[in-house]
Amino acid sequence: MNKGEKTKQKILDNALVLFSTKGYEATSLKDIASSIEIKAPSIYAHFSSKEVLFEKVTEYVKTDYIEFIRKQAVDLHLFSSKEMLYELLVELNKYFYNTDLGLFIKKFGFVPPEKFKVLLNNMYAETEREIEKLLYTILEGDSKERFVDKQSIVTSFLCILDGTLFYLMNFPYEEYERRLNRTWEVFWNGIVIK
Amino acid sequence: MNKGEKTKQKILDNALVLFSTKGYEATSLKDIASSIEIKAPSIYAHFSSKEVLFEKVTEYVKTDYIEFIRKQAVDLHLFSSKEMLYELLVELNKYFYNTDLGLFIKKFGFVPPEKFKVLLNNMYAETEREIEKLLYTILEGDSKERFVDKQSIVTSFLCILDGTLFYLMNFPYEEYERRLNRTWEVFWNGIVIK
DNA sequence: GTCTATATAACGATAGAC
DNA sequence: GTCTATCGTTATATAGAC
Repeated sequence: MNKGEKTKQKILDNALVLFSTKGYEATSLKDIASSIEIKAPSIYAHFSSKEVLFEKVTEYVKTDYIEFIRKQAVDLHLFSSKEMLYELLVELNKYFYNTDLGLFIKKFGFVPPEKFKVLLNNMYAETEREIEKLLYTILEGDSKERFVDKQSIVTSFLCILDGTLFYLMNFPYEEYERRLNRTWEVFWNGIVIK
Repeated sequence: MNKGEKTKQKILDNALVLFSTKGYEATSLKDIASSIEIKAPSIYAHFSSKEVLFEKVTEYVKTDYIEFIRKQAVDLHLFSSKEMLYELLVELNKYFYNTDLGLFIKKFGFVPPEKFKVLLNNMYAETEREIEKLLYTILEGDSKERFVDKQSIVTSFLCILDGTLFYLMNFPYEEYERRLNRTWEVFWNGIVIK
């Protein structure tokens, strides 16, 4: 990676963080530029406008997130379906907690600015499909448990993922963990047929 | 209500809608003013700054939402606990779907701008407490069903409320309904002890 | 590829007439 | 209480030197 590409990547990284914390409108190109110690007009050597920059950040985030989900399919194959579902929920939450990219998805994926609504809804839909595929694999690999229909499991899993993410972002970690585990128990209890 | 108060209320109403759809930064005082056919500086006769205006809108929304939740306690007392929980979930979703105030909570309650984070988190916490009280009343009024512990029910109810709200805002109504019902079934199945 | 200088527009907010 | 005129600031974006 040469110097130009390095700068471009630094712009993407810092734009990601600033957009996520301050919001799109509240983040100026000067904010982004000064965070990597260049001047605002230099950004235009790499991106043709602020809008395009935001779109490129979105692409970057989507690629990374989908890659992460696919990686889970490999990492999780050793456990029982119960353990796998729980681990998947926790790992997804961790991804959102630990990475700047998670913060971006949390901020813009759920309540997108009007300007980028189509773009961001497409991103969400794609990641949802990836998680759905992964859930199907987990559920089909289990012959011990009897489950309610798969569609209900996928839908409610995605639903509690959104809910726990909200807890993760807005409560101290301990409170989040308590809430995650309570919600998980109701979910697991709700999807198995006894 | 005299003319001055009427204008003040119109500013609040229109600011609510514009903030919710465009976001705080992307909404200018001129946008708000021209939507009620006055000029931007006239707003300062009613509110001392844009920040204060946003805070007043937040207060207005909180008051209305909490009143709505309390009203549910009266409206819902005729059904079984299963019907009441389901109706409550649906009614809360409807509130968010049908009113401008719901859009505001959806936009700013879940991912607040840094500037108003404390204010909005307090609003969320207060509404959460109200829903919790209501859930306790519903669950304690039932002697037929056996439930898992109440805390788990409250937490997972709030969790799926957040999740279904996301579905409501980002999918066509029919898809939302399908997802709501699937999630509800897993939830109910998960909180009763068979 | 980064800089300085600048164009152009919009913002929040104030002053003062009516 | 609403207006016009305006201040001071900041934004995105461009031009052109190096």
